[in-house]
Amino acid sequence: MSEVTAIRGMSDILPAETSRWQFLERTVAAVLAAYGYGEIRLPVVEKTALFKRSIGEVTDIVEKEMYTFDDRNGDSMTLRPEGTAGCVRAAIQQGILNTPRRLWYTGPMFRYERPQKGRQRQFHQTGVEAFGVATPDMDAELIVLCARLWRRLGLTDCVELQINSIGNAEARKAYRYALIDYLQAHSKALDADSQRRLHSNPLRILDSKSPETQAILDGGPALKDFLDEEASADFARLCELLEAAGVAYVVNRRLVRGLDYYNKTVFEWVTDRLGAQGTVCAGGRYDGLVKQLGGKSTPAVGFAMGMERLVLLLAEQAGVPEATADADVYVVAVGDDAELMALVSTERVREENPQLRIMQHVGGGSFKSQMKKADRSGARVALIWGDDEVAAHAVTIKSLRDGNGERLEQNTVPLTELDSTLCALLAP
RNA sequence: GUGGCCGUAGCUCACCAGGUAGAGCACCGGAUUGUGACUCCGGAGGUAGCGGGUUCAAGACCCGUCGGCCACCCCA
Repeated sequence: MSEVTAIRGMSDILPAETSRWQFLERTVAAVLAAYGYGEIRLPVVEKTALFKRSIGEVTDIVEKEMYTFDDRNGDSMTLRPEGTAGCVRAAIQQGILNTPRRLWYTGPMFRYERPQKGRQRQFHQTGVEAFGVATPDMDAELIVLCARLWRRLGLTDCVELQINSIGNAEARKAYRYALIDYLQAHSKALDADSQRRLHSNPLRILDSKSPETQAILDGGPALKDFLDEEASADFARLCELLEAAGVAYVVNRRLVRGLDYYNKTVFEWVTDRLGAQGTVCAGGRYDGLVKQLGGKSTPAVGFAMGMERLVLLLAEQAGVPEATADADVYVVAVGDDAELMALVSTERVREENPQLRIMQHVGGGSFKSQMKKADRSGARVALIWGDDEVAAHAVTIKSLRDGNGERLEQNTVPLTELDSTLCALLAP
């Protein structure tokens, strides 16, 4: 087969699935609006330097997962692997950080990874960022907002909130040394990946899946003992606020982030129903990033959710979805004159009843075959046009459903009564 | 980047000691001339992901490659 196929890890989303996506997107937008967040729309491509400077040069994302290329001018461009960097860049460039600012965005992100369940090369994230507030009540707002969203989506029972504080840069630096010191003494017992990370990104060893490695960590230094007073106090306050708001959480002292810009609060909503890719939503504070990208020092917190993963969860929750009707009304027309009259009249009906989904059979065919399509469409009513109707200036209206089993009648009514008859039939 | 499983009609899958493919669903047509759902009858649709090798003969065996799924890794 020499047919052209989609790029690996970049999938098509068909109409059968898009209704679920639309439900998710609508709900997300409604909840965010309820908290006063404004939508920002951002480019999919940014200068490569933006991601290197924000995410971190030695992270896996930057080292081996970015779609990077030179444009025709020879400048290095990158398909965004995440949204925060671009959002911060835009906020600085557009000068909108003079006051606390709540923003959200949604769209495709790109990471060159091996595809698996819940992980694709082009995937979709919705991100939420709050700028200009340094206190943990803002962290709490974001988490409470998430909790509301899960309720609205019916996902509360499938997700668990994990939180942690990773402190400021100095604390992490001190801890990193202590951790390396400790782990080097046990390096032979560590799994291969952790040995590698010992030198590249030692904090990532904390969330290693290897039980042996986790056992070794039990005897080592704890990040929480390195936090300064402010970070500890903020974390305690966050816990207090979450409890007051009735949001259940688990403190996971080994929760860390893969991107370098995070500090203090980090959190993750995880599920056990999606296999290995269980993180459905994650984020944290990044107080240093705005300044690092050239703006005025501005505290910030944010998170992003993986839309594919949420759609998968929704699909699990709903089970097998009932086939929904494609249309409310199906228009059958046989013969050139009938086709013409049907087209014109149907347009008029659409004009009067914009909420109705009206599908017109296109492409000819016998009454029988058109009626078959009308049935398959799930429409409740068929409008039928043929030579007889054209001659009589009338239309036949037939009920296809709602009959409690008994055979439903059909009526031929004058064109002038089309609307009223239709409305009566479709009234709830 | 590593590993395991897999790749046959639109979809879900089957068959055969290796001898040039079947089912269900879907699709199209018919069962009295303008009418669907159930039923019956008929039809169309596949050079078995692609390339190479072994063989008289391969979709079936071997190698490579591409793709899918899952896991490692990574992360939303």
